[in-house]
Amino acid sequence: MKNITIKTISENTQVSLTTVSRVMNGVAEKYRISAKTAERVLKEAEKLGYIPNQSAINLRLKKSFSIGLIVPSLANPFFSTVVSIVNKTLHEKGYSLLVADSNENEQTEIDAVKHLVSRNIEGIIIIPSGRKTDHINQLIKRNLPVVFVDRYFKELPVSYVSTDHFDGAFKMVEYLISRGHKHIACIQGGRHVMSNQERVNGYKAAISKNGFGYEYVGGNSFTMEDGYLETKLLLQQREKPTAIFALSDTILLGVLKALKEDGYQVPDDISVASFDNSIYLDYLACPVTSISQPISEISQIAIRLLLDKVDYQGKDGSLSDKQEILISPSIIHRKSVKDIL
Amino acid sequence: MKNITIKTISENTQVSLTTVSRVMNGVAEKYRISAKTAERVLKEAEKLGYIPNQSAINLRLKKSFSIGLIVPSLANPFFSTVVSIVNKTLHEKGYSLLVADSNENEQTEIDAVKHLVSRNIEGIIIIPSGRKTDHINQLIKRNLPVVFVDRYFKELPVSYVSTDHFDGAFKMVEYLISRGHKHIACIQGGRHVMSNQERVNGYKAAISKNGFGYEYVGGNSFTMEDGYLETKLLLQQREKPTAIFALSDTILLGVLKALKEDGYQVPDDISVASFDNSIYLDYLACPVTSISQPISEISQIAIRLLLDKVDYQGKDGSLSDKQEILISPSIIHRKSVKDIL
DNA sequence: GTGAAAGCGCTAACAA
DNA sequence: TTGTTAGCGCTTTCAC
Repeated sequence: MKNITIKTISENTQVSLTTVSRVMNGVAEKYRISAKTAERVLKEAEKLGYIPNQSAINLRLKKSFSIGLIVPSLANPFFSTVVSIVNKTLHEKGYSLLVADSNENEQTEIDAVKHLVSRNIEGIIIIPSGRKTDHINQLIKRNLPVVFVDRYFKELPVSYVSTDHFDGAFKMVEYLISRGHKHIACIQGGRHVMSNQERVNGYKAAISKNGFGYEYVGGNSFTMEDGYLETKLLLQQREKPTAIFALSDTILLGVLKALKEDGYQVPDDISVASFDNSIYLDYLACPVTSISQPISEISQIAIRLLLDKVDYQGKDGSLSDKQEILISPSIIHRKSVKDIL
Repeated sequence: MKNITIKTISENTQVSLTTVSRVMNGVAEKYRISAKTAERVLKEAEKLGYIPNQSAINLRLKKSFSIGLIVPSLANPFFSTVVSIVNKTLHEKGYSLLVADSNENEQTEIDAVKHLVSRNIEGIIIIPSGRKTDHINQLIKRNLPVVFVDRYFKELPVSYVSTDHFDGAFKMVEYLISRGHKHIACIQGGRHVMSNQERVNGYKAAISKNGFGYEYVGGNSFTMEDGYLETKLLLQQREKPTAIFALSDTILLGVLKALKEDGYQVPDDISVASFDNSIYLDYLACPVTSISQPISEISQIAIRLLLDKVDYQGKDGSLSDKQEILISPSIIHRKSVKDIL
């Protein structure tokens, strides 16, 4: 079976390629193509089930009307929510989305960037996984609009939108302290991950501001398994915490599992708090107090910033100014923090 | 800034386009291109940061090495898990994935199909949202390999892989009955959704097999909101159920919320069961007994089936046989079902 | 109102 | 061992 192209339509209708193209692009009027001709073309296209070949269009126009998005893990509900929102928002604006999963791996991310660039994307949103920036610099050199979301590199000339991770963690620890907790442990995610580091810094800053001696940071991955293992480890320590701060909800589930196994009741035996505010926190054995990330706002702003650049770029070839947007998250209070004043 | 193409490299190195192309494709040896030439080309490509233009390659080769995947909602953890697994598996096999979110809407799905086809995908995995099959038939006519996952149309000549929804629901209701429940209500998802209908049928079959008079099916969307509303409604009924079967975990969360608000304890006042077995079920106030969907197996088999077709198709232009694969899910027992014998 | 022809970046048949 | 050239499907300039 031969491919159906505008040539097929052209032959079947005895109308030139140019005219078919114009009709299909809805600019028939502009070129004052007779209604009769237009009609004939449209009918034939319909009959044949013609679908334009995007590759050809991209090649010709050097435009693909698509945006790339690189997330560290599609399996993580936080990121898949980002994907969902970005996809929907872009779709409304007539762009399509190419998603890539970097699997929290720098090299995979670098490959993903290449892959997306080779597909002629107009811009790219990245939640970076590592510390390398060479591939980002390549993008800048290519004049390809980039925006970071959730994680970022302050030193690069690249706009970013993110939860203020430091502030979120800081607030939570201050809150814990205000409830009388002096021994607060924290289970972190990937140590090299920027958002994680900021949260840990926020944790430490609050501890030290209040002049406490106890500080404990365990863990190294945003997974349930790691949360579980690290909590088991933590519970072996001589000096036990009165509260555990899980730096993500995935970690939290592991923490809860370990606590349950070892017979700890939340919040009676130990208090718990988390970062992410997933929808199911309300329904847990003990509903967990958590930092709510403004995920939808962040995603929307990122797109706004990116598309601004995409449009602006057309005009004079340079990028618009770097924007640094940090959104302060708030605490959603539930029942997992015990008052021990 | 001009685009970097093989032509740029060709000019800079005084080597023909063909040779550059061959070197870049790693077939230098086959054409016995001198190591010196190859080296020079490679170096220049590296220096320039050359990235091949996929649109041009697609156009030329009529191959894109990419597969489309249409899911009803990226925001639903079940589907985003499918995306995650499919993405990873395809990536390993050298294919890239184009994801589309149909938003549980038939027309959006039809648009998505067009969109994917226009991007020259080699095959497509669909979790269909509606009952229309015209767009699917178009795909068949185009000889484009299609596989259904999770939901399917028995009457179409299209392979499918899915949880045996009927069997899953049937098993669960039989189990509930075996624990002494005679009044079992069910909150369903989208009524027009095939997987949902199968589950409802399974529910009804088990009820009628046991000759009970009570049957209640409420709801019409796989969302927490709907689960919540429908449970509120259900609790208004004169005849109260002793057990509620939520046909998805999203629905379940709504059910639990309503139950909690109205002061019902699970499982003491009322038993609960669900479909999906999400990771967090273990940590709920009362861990919920649920049907575990073999999501990873399903995804992998689907890819296997699809790629078989993709390869096979090259050989003689027709599709390989239709496969109908239903996997029986199992019950994961937790504590939400009370024995009322 | 319509059409011819060039060219986007790439590959491959054919030539040398 | 390397190069010439046609052509994938489309848009657009220029021409009539």
